[in-house]
Amino acid sequence: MPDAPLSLGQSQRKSLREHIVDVLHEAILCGDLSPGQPLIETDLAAQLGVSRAPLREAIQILNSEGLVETIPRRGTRVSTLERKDIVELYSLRGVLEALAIRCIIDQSDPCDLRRLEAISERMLRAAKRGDLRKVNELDHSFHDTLIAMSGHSLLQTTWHLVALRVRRVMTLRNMRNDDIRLVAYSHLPILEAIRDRDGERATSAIEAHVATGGDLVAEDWEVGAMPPPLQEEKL
Amino acid sequence: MPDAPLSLGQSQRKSLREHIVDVLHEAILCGDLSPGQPLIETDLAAQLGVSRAPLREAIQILNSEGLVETIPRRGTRVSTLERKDIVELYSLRGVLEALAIRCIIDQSDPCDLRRLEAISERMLRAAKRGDLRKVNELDHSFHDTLIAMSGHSLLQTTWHLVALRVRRVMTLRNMRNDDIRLVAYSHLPILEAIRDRDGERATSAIEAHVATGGDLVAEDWEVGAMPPPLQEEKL
DNA sequence: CGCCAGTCGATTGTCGACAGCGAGCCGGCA
DNA sequence: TGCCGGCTCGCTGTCGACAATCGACTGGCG
Repeated sequence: MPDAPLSLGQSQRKSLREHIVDVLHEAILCGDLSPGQPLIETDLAAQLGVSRAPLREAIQILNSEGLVETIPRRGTRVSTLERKDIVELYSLRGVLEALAIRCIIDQSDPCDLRRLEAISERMLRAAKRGDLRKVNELDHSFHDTLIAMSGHSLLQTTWHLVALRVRRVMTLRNMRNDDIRLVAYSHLPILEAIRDRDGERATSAIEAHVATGGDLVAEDWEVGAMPPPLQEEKL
Repeated sequence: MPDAPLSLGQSQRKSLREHIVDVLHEAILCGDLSPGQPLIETDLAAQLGVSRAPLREAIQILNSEGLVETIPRRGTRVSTLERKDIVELYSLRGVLEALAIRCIIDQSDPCDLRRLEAISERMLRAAKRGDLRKVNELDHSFHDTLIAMSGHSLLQTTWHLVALRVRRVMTLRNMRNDDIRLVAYSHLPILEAIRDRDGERATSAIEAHVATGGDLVAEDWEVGAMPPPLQEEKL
């Protein structure tokens, strides 16, 4: 048995369902649950020390988020990530962030870029000392903050789906060290363009940034060809 | 008994959960369940003749789709639609469809526009005879088809969230008769631009089309301020 | 020797029941 | 009279058990 050490650190205010969602998020994003791995409700519930009812509700959520795939009456498995998915992910990400930037620029009040600038600076420092983990974390913060600053709540909802996948991709790939410098530095033109309220330039900057990241990832993506030992379903 | 006409037309191959999702979709999109209306699990389950387990799973899905909102330990209600939501919806819709069109144009094989053209033609005819319902239906088909033709599966997933909201908005608004002609005709430039593989023009065309629709809707949107406690059906 | 049918185990789908939180009501007290 | 506290009840959150279904295994038959 693969026997993943999944456990529920309990805090009273969250429902079990929410806890389970958190735990499964963590497990899938960190790779503790690998792509294609089947989720057996009975086993999982036992491991987590809960009944199947809240677990199944959590699985519905994960399903809506696209992190797992369910075949009716057959079971649920962690969704796989093919090269095509990476390309799609980054293309969608590009237009979403571009929209966010346009929203930010269009805001009447001069937007407060200090948070973004602070994140960017810390990211540069982390990149210089080769702290890959920190760069990734700050990278996520940067883009999450960007989306949040747009004030576009539906965009934020949609971004959630994308961010989950991006995080997954990030942990599944191996990044070279010169890559992270490239990534860290490529945030600067974005900031600058927003500061100048130049929508055209900001959009190209974010698209370029995302495309760069996407290419870096898709470049050596072979892990995606995880053994899909279960056959395709008929309808 | 309040006797809401929610019922499960049963077909063996779908799970109860899926049926419930369908029924609730229908009810919310058609306005049978109005914005702000609370969903009492016990009552709903009784009305549908099912237990609360699959109902709760269905509610998780509706929640992920943003059609209902749940406050922990307090309950679930049909989500409301403010004017801000409309604006956000149509801005997101614009960039998603623009992305779809770019994907279609970038496809190596000359894409088959006949389906779109057929839909567009039927829509024009329906508009001329003032068949509002048919125009709406064909309008949805047009845009769904557009997204599907992009071959971008993540975009399709994301579109689902948007399409649900668009459908909701459509049934909640009253459209004037000259509006539908405007809508029907504004599909033509899009088709033409795709045919010419002119990404720039196609993008502006779809953005303009969506913006037009969004403006028409947002224009006289006061319904959004639905009185929350409209129905108090206590048993 | 290979194919088809029957059976069995594993896993999902569904149900009814219980526990516990939260809101509103009622009564006591200042 | 107005505020505070306990009580009650409706509703959600959770559980364990049962039913239904699918895949694999096995054994018989052509």
